[in-house]
Amino acid sequence: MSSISTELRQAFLAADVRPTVQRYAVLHHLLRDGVHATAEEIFRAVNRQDPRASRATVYNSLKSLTRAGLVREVISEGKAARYDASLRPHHHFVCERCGQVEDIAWFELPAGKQALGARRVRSFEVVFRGVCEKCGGSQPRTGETT
Amino acid sequence: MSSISTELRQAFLAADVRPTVQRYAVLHHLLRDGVHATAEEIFRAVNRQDPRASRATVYNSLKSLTRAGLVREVISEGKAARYDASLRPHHHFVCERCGQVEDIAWFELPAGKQALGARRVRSFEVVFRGVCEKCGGSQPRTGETT
DNA sequence: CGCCGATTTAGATTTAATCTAAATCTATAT
DNA sequence: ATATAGATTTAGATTAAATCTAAATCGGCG
Repeated sequence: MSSISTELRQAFLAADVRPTVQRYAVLHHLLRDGVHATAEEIFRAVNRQDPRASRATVYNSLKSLTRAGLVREVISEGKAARYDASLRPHHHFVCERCGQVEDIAWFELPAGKQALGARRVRSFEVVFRGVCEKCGGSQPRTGETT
Repeated sequence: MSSISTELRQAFLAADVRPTVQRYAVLHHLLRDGVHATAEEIFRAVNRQDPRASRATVYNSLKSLTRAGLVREVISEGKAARYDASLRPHHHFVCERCGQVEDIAWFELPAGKQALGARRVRSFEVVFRGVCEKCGGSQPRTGETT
C-alpha cells in the first residue's frame, strides 16, 4: 500500500489533524464517488486490505475528520449514521421509498438568507425529500398500462 | 385529562392515522413551542401524567406520525434521533458547540431549484450550522480583554 | 536514538431502537 | 349498545450502534 498522498496530507495538516494511515483509509473510502457509508461499512471496507483499523478507530477517525470539516454526517433514514467526504460542498436528496441519499449540485441561497440574527452561520445545506428516479420519480401516473 | 381535541382529531383523520390517546400525547408534547425531543424524553414527559405510553408505543407513534407527515425527524448531533411537530414548515439551525437545534422561519428557494431531474421533490428544508447566540454567535472576536 | 503525548486496539459496556406474543382498544356493522 | 376484526399497546427480551477502558503502539521532535 502506498503512503498518504501529498494532496490529502496537505488537507490533513491544514485542518490540524494528524495524518495517520487509518484516518487516511477512512477518508479514502468516503472519497469513492458518491459513497454515503455507515461506520460499519467503512470498517468492513477498510479491513479488506491494509491498513486495518479497529471499529473504535473508525469511530475515532470519523469524529476527528468531522471536527476538521473533511467529512460530514449526512441525513440518514435508518438508525446508523452515514458519512460522506465534504471536500466539495453539495446538497442532498433523500428518497422516502428506498432511503437512498443522493448528492445534489451546489447552489447558493438568495442573498441575505445566511444572516440569521445573532447566530454565526458557518455552513448550510439543503435537504430535499421525495421519490428518486429509480423508485418512480417523475411521471406522476402517466403511461401506466393498466 | 380531556379527550383528543377536534382540531387534532381532524389532522389525524386527514392523514389517515388512527387517533389514539397515546399518539395524541406524543404529538402534544412535540407541539410545545420549539421542542426537539428524543424518544426517551417524550417517553418520560408522557409518563409524568395520563395517559401513559410504553417505550415501544412512543417509537410506534413517532413512526406513524412521521409517515403521516405530522412529525419529522430533525437533524441531530448526538446519537439519539430527535423529532419535532411539522404542522408548519420551517428550517433548522444546528449549533456546533452545544448541539442545540433551533427553528428558522420558513422561506422559499429560488424558482427552479425544486426541480431535480427525474426526481419528484415533495419537501425540502435548509439546515444551517454554526454557533448559536448563546454560545458566542456574532461578535467574531471583539471585546476579548486579553 | 529515545521520549512524550496522541492514537490505536480488542473487548466490555452503555445506549438506542426493534421485536415478540399476549392483552387491549378502535372503528364499523349489527 | 354489542359483537367482531384488525390495529394498537404493552413489558420485557433482543439486536444493533456507539462509546468506553486500559494497555500497546505510533509519530513527531529534540
